[in-house]
Amino acid sequence: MDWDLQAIVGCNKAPAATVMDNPHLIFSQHFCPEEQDDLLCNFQEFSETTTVVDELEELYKPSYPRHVHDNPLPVVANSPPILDEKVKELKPSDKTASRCKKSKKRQKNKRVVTAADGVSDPWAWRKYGQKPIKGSPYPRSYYRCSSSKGCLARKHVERSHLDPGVFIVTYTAEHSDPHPTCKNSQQRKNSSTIPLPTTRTRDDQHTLIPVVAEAIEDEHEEIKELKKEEDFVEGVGFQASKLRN
DNA sequence: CGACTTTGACCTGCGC
DNA sequence: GCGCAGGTCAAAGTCG
Repeated sequence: MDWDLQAIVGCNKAPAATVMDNPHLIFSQHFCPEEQDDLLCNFQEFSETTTVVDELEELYKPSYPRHVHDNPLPVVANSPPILDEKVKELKPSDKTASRCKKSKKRQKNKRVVTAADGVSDPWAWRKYGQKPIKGSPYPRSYYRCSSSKGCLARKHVERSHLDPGVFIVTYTAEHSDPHPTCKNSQQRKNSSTIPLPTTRTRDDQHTLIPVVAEAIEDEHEEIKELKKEEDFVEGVGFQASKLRN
């Protein structure tokens, strides 16, 4: 199956409004009809229980240390605005202190949705490492396929420093097992099994960063176009209601 | 108890 | 040869 770049940017970007708003449309664009039912089934379960993007936001915080308690509004070079917002939200107060303790405890007991799950595909992935990457405030996580023994497939997941809402997934080597069914993936208790489209490279050790940056630019253009259209529609609607009155 | 994550240590390739 | 950066290993801890 060919995964197009539009898919990864569109579906892994926060907020993933398009897929949330209309999963039928998105799945029909990227999957064959027989797969769509399974996907929609998984999606419904997923959308009720998980906010994957939020989980990813949490997982892929900048790896640089940030002393929230020492400095009310820490400033880190290249820190994306979205994270500064998060830091503001995390700013401690007397009222929230006890709540923080509770949530910390809950977080400890909670099995996190892994990046492999969040930027997910139907295979089971096992994390085997994480590394800070030079030039990027976000660490890169390393996963190997655990769907079958001896499968050599691996993937790296990292957050784009150009657009923190984008998660770059790089696949290495091929799966030894055929495309697993949703049933198989549902056997994993703690995984969100929605197989959102992710990018895949056939070439080993192929990085996607420049391509993704280009895609982000394209998407910004697209957003501008959509905004124009939206303004136009709003204008028409306004004039129509004016006429009605 | 098995499957999983975390994380420091280790290995390897590359540029100087 | 040395240092750096990226990739992997493996022990320890967590979770259901």
